[in-house]
Amino acid sequence: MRAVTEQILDELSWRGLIAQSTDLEALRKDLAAGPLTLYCGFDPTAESLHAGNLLQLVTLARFQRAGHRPVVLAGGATGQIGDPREVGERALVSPDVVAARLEKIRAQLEKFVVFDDSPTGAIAENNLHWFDGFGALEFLREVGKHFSVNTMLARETIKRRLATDGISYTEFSYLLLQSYDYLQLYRRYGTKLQIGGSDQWGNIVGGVDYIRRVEGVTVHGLTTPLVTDSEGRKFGKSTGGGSLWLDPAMTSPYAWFQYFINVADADVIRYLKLFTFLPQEEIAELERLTKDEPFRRAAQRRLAEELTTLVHGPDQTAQVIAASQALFGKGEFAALDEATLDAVMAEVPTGEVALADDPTIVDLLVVSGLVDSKGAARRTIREGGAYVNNTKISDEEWRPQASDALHGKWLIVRRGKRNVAGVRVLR
RNA sequence: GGCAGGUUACCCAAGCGGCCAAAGGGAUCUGACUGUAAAUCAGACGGCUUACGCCUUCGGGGGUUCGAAUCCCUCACCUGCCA
Repeated sequence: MRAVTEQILDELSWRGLIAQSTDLEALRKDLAAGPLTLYCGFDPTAESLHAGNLLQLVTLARFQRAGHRPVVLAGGATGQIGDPREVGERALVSPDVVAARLEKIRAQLEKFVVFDDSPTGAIAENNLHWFDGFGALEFLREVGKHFSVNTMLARETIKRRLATDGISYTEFSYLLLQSYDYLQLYRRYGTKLQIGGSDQWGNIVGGVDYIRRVEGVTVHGLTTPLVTDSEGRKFGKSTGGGSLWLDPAMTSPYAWFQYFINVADADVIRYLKLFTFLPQEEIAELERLTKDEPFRRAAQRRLAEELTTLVHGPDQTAQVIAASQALFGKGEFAALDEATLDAVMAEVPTGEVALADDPTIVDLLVVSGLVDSKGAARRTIREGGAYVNNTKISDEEWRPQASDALHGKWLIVRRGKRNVAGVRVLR
């Protein structure tokens, strides 16, 4: 048991999950001493968490599996202030909106760790809990007094802001709020480790120093690396540029699955280590398969399956796998039985047309959402990237007939190699 | 507060009265090659239109002109120098 609890650091290390840390050996000792309480905070900056947040949630889960106790902290208060970015002051978001967002992401936050009565049972907190009603005078005396502006000014983000857009006092204060969070969690639950992305390093160290000053105790901090793909792009940005959201209403499980099935060979093994719970030997085997028979995309498939199951559950995963197989497998669309076809269409974006309106391929592409305009649709056709039911359409005037509709109701429209949508035929 | 410079399409960035829907690069998209990969090569890349063409866009507003992203006035914001 004891061995397990401290080996978590070795596991994080081989997975490539440790970017920066305070004293690792001291942390190792505390971990060995028994269940350690650790936390990570999440500000409600949108209506859903995104793929980037996943790394932190999964890391909390790894600690829990290793016999420690995770605290998931929702930033009901900090979300109203805004962590300073490299460039540009954030617009203030009203408390109502922050509360509404928090309501939406709460389920996502609480989904990756296990809440039970055991010593490792997770805890959910909200920093509004201690900031609500915390007076300005009290804040300045209890918190502000322990922070040196000189030190704060030396931080990279702050320096950059001072050199460019400037920064408001409000955002400048963010560090103090996050540091106070750590203190509160230390006092309430004995929390002795905070984890976060490497961009959180300054905030985490701020809390560690603060706790040392007021409590005379050394607590720990650990950050995960910023995940980028082999092109240097931030992980979790879909190819279109939008984020990959955890909320299935914002990013469909099918789109989520497709993102991971398309991950480049150069990235896939690293992602498996970072985001999945697969053991070392299994990942090594997938690495060998990627090298020896890359065309089978075994690692990509496994990554997509694991992450879709993690976020959307096994049932959804089975459905998107079936849908992906139907759309990208060798089989003829016409051979799909009605139930399968309906299930596939439920996963992909869809639109609808009435044959009475005499729609052309251009209309199909537009209505399916595969292109933004008729001009773009014509372009796609000219470029040879338009397909209906797996048949290339090169005539802009092509019109679907009633007989083209699969099971009398669906046309499968495709743009390029992998953008598929369904169009329901009304008559 | 004074002086100087800046604000261009998703991002960076040219343009400095008509030849500007606006150079170039990046991003993105499509095609070829492959493996629903990468690299490479080619093409596309404001909207409507089969097309001639039409419409909207160069920080906001208002002018000058046959004609403005380009000139003038004004407002906003940013940068630098000086107080």
